[in-house]
This record gives sequence, C-alpha cells and structure tokens, in this order.
Amino acid sequence: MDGGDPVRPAGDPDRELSKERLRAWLRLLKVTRRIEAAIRSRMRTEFNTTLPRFDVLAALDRFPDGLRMSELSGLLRVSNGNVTGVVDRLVGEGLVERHAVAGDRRAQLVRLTGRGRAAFAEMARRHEAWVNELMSGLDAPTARALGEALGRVGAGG
Amino acid sequence: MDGGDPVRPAGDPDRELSKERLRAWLRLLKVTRRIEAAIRSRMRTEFNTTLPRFDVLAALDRFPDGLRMSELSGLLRVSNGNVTGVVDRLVGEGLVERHAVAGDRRAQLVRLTGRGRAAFAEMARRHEAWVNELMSGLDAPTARALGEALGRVGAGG
DNA sequence: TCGCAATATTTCATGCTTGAAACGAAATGG
DNA sequence: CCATTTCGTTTCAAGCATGAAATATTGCGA
Repeated sequence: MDGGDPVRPAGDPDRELSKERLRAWLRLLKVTRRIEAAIRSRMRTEFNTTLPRFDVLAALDRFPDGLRMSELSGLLRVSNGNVTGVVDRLVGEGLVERHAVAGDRRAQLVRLTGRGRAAFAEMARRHEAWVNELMSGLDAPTARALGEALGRVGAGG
Repeated sequence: MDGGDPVRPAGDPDRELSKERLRAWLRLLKVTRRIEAAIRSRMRTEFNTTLPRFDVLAALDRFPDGLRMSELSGLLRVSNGNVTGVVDRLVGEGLVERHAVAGDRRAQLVRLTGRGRAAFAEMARRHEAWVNELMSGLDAPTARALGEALGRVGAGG
C-alpha cells in the first residue's frame, strides 16, 4: 500500500517527537545541573552556606510576617521533614527564629531575624550576579524564548 | 542632562537583562526540579531504584567495554566518592560488576552484567515514555527552540 | 463529652552528594 | 634505586532529600 518501511517507518511522527522531547529533557537536565553546581559551590566558598538554606531564606524574605513549616515546605516543594532540618540549622546560625502561633499549639511560625534579613540581602545580590554571569550566553530575546518554552513544558506537566 | 530618573533609571539595559536572566534561571530550576521529582518517584515505585543508579546504568550501557570509576564520575559530573557508593549498590543488586584492569592494580573496570543490560533496557523504555508525557506540552518546534536556547546557555557558561 | 479523623510537625532509616583525607599503586627524577 | 609526586579509588563526616512512622493537637460528629 502506501505504507512505510517497517524497519524505519518513514518518520513516525510520534516516535520522533518523543525522541526530540527526550533530547530536550537531557539537555535541560545537563544545563540546570551545571549551573546549580556552580551556584552551590560559590555559596559554600563565599558564604559558607548551601542552596537549600538560601532557598529557605528567600522564601522567608518574601513573607515578612513569617511562614508555617508546612507553608514553607509547600512553597519550596520539598518534604516537611526536610525543612525541619534546614530550619534547625538556620536557627542555630541566628538567621531565623521560630514563634508559637496563637490559637494552634501544633504550628510554628518561622521568620527571618534582622541578621537573617541582612545576610540574605547580601547573598541575593551576589546570587543574581552569578546567574547573570553563568547565563551570559543568553541575550534578551533568547531569554524570553526560553521562558516561553519552559512555560509550555510547565503547562504540559 | 538626558539622564534618566536615578531611582529607576529609564530601563538600564544591563540591569534589566540581568533580571531577565534571573527569571529565566528560576523558571528553569523550577521546571527541571518538578520533572526530575516525577521521574525519581516513578523510578522508585515502578522499579524500586533511583535516578543516580539509572544514570550509572545509562553511562555503562553506552560503553559495553566498561568504564573506570574515574571515567564514570567524569561522564556523570559527580564526585569520585559518590560513584563508589552507587556502584557498590548496583553490584549488590547484580546489575553491574567490577573487574581488575590488567597492568594497573589501582584501577577498576565497571561493566553491566547481562541482567543489568536487560534491566536498563526496560527502564530506558519507560523513562522515555515518562519524559514524553511530562513534556507533552512541548511541540516539535518549541522543543527545538528550547534546545537552541539551552545551547546558548551552555556556551555562555 | 467522648471517640476519632484530620492536621502540623518531628523523628527516623535510607540513600545521594560533596570535599577532604587516607591509601596503595604507579611513574618520575635524581 | 629510592624519594617524591601523581594517580585511582575508597573512606569519612556533614548535610540534603525522601517517605513513612510517631507525636501532639485540633476539630468534628454522635
């Protein structure tokens, strides 16, 4: 009939699209890991801290009234138990404090301390500079194209 | 004299580009983490294994003659000590084996076993299907645009 | 009000990850 | 040859991450 070669069906579009998506994913993973590793390493050498701690500080900086543990883990998309440990260490460093919540003795409200807010501001400044450098290959239109494409991936998940 | 407002200098292009890159990076990180978490979870429930182990199997599958520990950690871009542990567990599962290298008693050659090769083939098949599903929002041209943008980021790092 | 499900958080076991230190083996330079 | 350096790998301590179990508290329905 009009059928293709059974060994390599002339460009089966589903299969090709799948391969294309796989390639895109592998590249996405590679680039993300490389940049993440660079940021992680600089966080360690310049601030003696870690990316997870920075993420927690960033979340708390956006919510000056504080966040509950579960709100924090929800925002960061990590497990509850995870946040417990990271917050413990930040409290130990004096960057964050826990408060009781009036009316619910189960919950904890977590907030930045003054030192925590100042430390985060400095880290955020450097962090932006690192990202700017690490992504220096990206001009404005390409950055927007990337955002667009990622938006579609996000919608598709 | 023709200068802009000192509070918000009318569109300082460097600063705006930096912000744009930061936004792109945060989005990149978010999307990547979400997909990675989904794959990780499915690896666990469907195959009772982990992404790092899958990565090692994938590398070994591409090199049927085997790889040294240091070649493996170089390919995967992780530390030596890391690979030691992951390979230990894969050996324990019978998916991988270590061989001595003739002429260098320091080195180890790591290879897939028959079972390892078969197990990986099955996992890889499912893995591609998951990625295809998780990135279903991405049509072919957008996938290519994404690859293009990521290539530039890669070149810029 | 009593029992019980739902909620907020911590604890735990397991595994990944890193960077540094330890170690044996190989290579190299007097 | 022998000392020193380099190399390949493992070991180690610390921290991140997960999912499951434990704990405590709240709230709801009979």
